[in-house]
Amino acid sequence: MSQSTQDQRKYQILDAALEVIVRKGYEGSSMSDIVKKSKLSKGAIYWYYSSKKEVYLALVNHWVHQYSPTLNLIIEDNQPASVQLKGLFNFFITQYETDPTIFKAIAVFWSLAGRDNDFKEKFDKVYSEFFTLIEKIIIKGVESKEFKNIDTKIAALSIMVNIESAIWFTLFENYGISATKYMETITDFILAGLIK
Amino acid sequence: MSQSTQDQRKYQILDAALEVIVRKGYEGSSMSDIVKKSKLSKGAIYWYYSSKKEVYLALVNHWVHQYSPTLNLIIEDNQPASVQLKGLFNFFITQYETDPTIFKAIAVFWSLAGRDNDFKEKFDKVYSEFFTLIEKIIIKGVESKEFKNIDTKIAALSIMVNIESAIWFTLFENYGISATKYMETITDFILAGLIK
DNA sequence: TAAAATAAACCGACCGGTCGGTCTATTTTA
DNA sequence: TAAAATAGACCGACCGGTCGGTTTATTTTA
Repeated sequence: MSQSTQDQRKYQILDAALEVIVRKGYEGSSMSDIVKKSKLSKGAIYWYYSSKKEVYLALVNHWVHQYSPTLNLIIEDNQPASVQLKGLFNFFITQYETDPTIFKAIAVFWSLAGRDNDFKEKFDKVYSEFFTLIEKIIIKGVESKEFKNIDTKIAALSIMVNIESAIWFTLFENYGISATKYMETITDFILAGLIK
Repeated sequence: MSQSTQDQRKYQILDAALEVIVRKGYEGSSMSDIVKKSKLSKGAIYWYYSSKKEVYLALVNHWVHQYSPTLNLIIEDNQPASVQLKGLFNFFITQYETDPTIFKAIAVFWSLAGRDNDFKEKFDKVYSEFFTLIEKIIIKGVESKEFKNIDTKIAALSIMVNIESAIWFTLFENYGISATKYMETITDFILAGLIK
């Protein structure tokens, strides 16, 4: 079997795993659930992954790899820091509108990271990269005098938190606020606080 | 057995349940875990609660009841809205410093609410009350001309999100930012954006 | 001593993971 | 080049063990 066909099988498994973990949680979901969703057999899944945990750990990478090209594009184009930040927010707003599933999954992995070290380490890596990316943009903005002379770490974390807050809307759509409008307003608010 | 002794037994069970759910998650934890931690028997726990789910649902109320007196105190004293908001933030910063366990539990319930309707409803109620409380403060601030004429719902949600962001620090203490310093800075930042 | 509370033995359902075996495609043999 | 051998991909029945919940027996309380 060719490499790409193998990859496709893996995607088939991971796509199923994503749906399953969102609907049933980590311990609450079984390999049989993934088997059913993926339309493969138990044997097939254990052929590609050695354990339930390995499937879900791979799922974290899976979605990070889906994001990183776009994120890198945002940094690499040579626009003002504020435009880049806005691009970042827009990307996640669009992502949320297209398919909020991943945000739901993040909530699951989140609570998982709190009690399982393997997941914590994986998450740590993913978020520290994301954090560094945001901080880079901010440092650039400060150096070019576009931004005020703020604490870049705190600003970066704050932006990360507010992006992640889209998770809220996967649960509560009913506070009379639309997710998109909220995110847009928050973006402007944060930028207003940053820009000189 | 007297009412208060019964209550104490319930607390004993819920305190154990809190520790257990944080360490093992919802489906990942068993009644036997709670039995062990609480130093009671299975029979005793099923005497007070009819199911595992009911124990954990009660746990949500348990912690809300611990918070609400303080929160009500904050609103009832007749201080400027900005002082009240600051009091709110301080309360949660102190809470986090004293014992971040509850923030970890919130992450678990969070992901649970995404897939279980009973937990979603419970959470919905809790958060909409909290949300209303914050919005009330903001409306007051707007009416007294202390705050700018902003969208009170968006502002309230934003404050709620930023309070909850303390959850981050239960996972990642290592971005070179102290939780307290971060929360204090964010408070000032938000207030600066609100105040005229 | 009746009712309330606790303890512990127990049950059927289900779980993660294993394993013997099948099917198909490619490679080796004669 | 036809037959035999090998290897990779895949299947699903099955196993040991755990789980949530029930039942039954015992102790404590009032």
